[in-house]
Amino acid sequence: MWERLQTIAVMLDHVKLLDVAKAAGVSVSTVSRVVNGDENVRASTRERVEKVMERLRYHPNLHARSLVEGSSRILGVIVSNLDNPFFLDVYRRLETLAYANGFETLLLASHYDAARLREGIRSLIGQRVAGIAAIVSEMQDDVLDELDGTGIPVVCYDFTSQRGLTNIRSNYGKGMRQLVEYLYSLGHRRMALVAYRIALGSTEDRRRAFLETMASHKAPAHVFSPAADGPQGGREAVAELLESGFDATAIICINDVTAVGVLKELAERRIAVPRELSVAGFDNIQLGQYTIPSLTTVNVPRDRIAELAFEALRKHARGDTERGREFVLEPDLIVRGSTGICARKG
Amino acid sequence: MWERLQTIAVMLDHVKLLDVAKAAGVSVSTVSRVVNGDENVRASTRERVEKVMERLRYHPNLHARSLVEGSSRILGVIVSNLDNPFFLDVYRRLETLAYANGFETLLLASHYDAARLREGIRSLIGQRVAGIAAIVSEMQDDVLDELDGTGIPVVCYDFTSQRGLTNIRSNYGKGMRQLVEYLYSLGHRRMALVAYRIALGSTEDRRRAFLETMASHKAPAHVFSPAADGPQGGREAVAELLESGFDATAIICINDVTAVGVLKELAERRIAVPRELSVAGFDNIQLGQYTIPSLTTVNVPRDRIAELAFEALRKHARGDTERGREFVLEPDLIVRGSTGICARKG
DNA sequence: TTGAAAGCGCTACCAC
DNA sequence: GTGGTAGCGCTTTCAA
Repeated sequence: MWERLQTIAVMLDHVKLLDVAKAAGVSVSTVSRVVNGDENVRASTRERVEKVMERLRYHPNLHARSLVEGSSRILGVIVSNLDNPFFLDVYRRLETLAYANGFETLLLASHYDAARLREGIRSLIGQRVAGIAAIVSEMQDDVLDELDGTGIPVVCYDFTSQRGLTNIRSNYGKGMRQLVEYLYSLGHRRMALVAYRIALGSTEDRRRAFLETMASHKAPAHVFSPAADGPQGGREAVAELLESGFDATAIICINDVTAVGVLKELAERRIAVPRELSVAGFDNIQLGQYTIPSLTTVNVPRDRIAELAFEALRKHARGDTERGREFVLEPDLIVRGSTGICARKG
Repeated sequence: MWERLQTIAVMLDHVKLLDVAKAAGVSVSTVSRVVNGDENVRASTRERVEKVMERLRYHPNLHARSLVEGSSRILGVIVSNLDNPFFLDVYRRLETLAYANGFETLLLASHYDAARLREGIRSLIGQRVAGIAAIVSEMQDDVLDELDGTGIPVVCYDFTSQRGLTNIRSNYGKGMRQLVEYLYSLGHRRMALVAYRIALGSTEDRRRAFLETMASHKAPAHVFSPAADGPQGGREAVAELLESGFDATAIICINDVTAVGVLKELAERRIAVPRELSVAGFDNIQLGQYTIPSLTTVNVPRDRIAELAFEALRKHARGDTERGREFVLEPDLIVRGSTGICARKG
């Protein structure tokens, strides 16, 4: 009867170390040793305890463990937007690296919202994560203030702050210049840039480089800013472009997902790419190999970003305090089928 | 001097309730009340405490809190594969719902690996999550054994077990039949199915329905199983198909991402879709609207899956124990431009 | 090789 | 309104 009640209690309330200890006739210390693979346990004892753990379906309470140990083996990753394969790719690589090194990963999406970003950071601090990788476009200095005295290693992407954090960034300007110069060399003189309406630090670089490079050639340039982002934005931008009377011979998209929409809209309007109009993207997402035609783009090395981020976090955690380092990644041009020689004259 | 040491200690070791209490000249109880928005605190006290919390950059230790409360406001979501937009879409919707209801979300990817799935489940149990949504193709009954006496609400996708868990599944067979019948009605008689080599429960349904429906029409059918999945698998399958001599007039892909590769390979080989060959996918991912031509597919209502999952978890958590319910979602055919009347005879 | 006991930081109950 | 204090389940000395 009593035993039965005990069983029920166990069923409801989670088995704990003490329950296992009692059932195995040892102390909690011993069970703890078994759980953590401590050598100093007699083989027979270990075996008995393991049996009981299995029978009782014991699962260590990770909160209790983390509370004692002061931190958890979890890496917090916070990204802006999971719709964009860019962020997803960085995360996936980070997850793989973390897993291979015995860490779990906690993914948060800020949805480009600074308030949610701050909330996310707070939560990660509250969970005493082993490190935070903030791969977001909307970082602000005051959000990082939160992290100040916490001792939690942090690495940012594309955000240079005063406080000397490790930062990884891509030389977007250079990538954009390469792309524009390449198109220029193909004879293109009038180009359009399609950029999502909401300005983010990282897209600003690209926009500026686009305009500057075009200006340096005294070539007419126009920026279209659809209200939507992603492929839908690309579609809208094409409509806008065609109505605008700006007779572009090449369209550069702020990212590849936008280019997908541009290609689609052009196909529907029976405008041949690249014969009548060249199209290029930015990021080099995998999908760019499968668009029709395949997409000329600028490669942003997302695996490398993840690897650098992970390494930086590990070093910080070990106390190899080389704070304030900045890693600059050089993008490179990927020429595929969506761009070609300009068929039209000046 | 001593104060300075204390400051340093605080900087390193994380500020806790007691630190705030001391600095504000109150007890931990009061600080706790402030943190948790308890009404019974004098306004002036509250303000003073809040000031100190801010100054000291206090962040509650969530592990300690969860330890006391017995569980965390975190929903564990475990999916097979983040490469596949299907899973990502379900997760995204789940995350949105969770967030709107004051939950955080913990995402785990099993990578189609049963061992990793089990590990993931263990970790979620260890973290005493408020619920688990297992949206995986590789679930096994013994993995769920782990969850047995834990009292953690669980919901599965596409996995009917003996133990009477809530399960959500899509009537894939019906969707596939609809698709095949539709193509048949267009005059197609010889069809190919492209399915990733590794059989999963959910793809098995589709394969079977494809073969059965074709058989019922006494129509020649062939299944191609590339070694790769995703778009690359689609490309490989087309090559295999063309070499095989099986003269299909329509290709059905096990999912939309595969179809993307099929469309690409056909475009490169100058085979017109749908004039020469019809192509269809399965899932209705967003990208299907942007392929060229846009993709005929079967809609699997991923938002609905997420919503049902979330609701089920909430009900379980509240003890509205309607265990063992199974929700069956009906897919529907989405006809777009990649399929058309069969131009070839017999 | 094993056990006892002191916390980890927090919540919640009970006093005042 | 506020403070004291007993745990939550675990790790980790220190003794035995």
